[in-house]
Amino acid sequence: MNNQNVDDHNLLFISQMYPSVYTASIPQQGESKPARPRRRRKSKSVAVAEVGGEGGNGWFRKRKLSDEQVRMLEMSFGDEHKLESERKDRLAKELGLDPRQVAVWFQNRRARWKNKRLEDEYTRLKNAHENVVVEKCRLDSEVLHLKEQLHDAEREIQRLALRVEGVLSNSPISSSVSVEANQTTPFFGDYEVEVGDDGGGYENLFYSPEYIDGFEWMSPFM
DNA sequence: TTGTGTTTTACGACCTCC
DNA sequence: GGAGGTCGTAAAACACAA
Repeated sequence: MNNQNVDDHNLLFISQMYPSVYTASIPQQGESKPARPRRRRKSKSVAVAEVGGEGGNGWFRKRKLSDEQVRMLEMSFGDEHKLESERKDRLAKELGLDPRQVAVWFQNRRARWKNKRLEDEYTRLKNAHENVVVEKCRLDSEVLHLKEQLHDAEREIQRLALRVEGVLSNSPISSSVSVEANQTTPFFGDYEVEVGDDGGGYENLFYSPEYIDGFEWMSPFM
């Protein structure tokens, strides 16, 4: 252990044995309370205080709490985040700290806890947002695909309508039927059309339930 | 060793509640 | 009005890269 460590160890011991001396020895800033100054700027002397009144034997710095003290405080904080004065006094006594130190530790611990909670909440919302963006991309691409399908279908409908128009205007249905009756006619492009001998002709084609299904909107082309 | 960023301890100002 | 809370900050303590 070097000199610095010995010093630190002694200071730690003193500060923990005499917490009231420790806190009381800190000079009070601002002799008289200024009228609502929002912030004060502390000089180093606030945290570096002389021990003992007259001819104090050393300089005394702000000390970290020991691991054991922190462990006990953490346990207590785990039980309850708020600190009633009875519990504060009891903890202070058990840990050899000033009640003010315990209170300050809880204040700071609550602040850290709140920050952590905000951080977690931020992470959660960020992930949720990312998921929503991904889902939006997926839906956008699906919309695009469906639009393409719709466009193709519309073109096919137009093509079919033109064919039907041509057939109806160029040849009387009766003669067409008589000539081509009982033949399988690849008349509608990819769609094979069966023309029966019942005289129904092509005009019946679009009325058959199979063809009408989903194509009700074709009626303007008939 | 030193510069720099982070964490911990402590405090003042202000707010709320009883 | 006092006790105890939050908030914002200072400064010591600490960690760590260069």
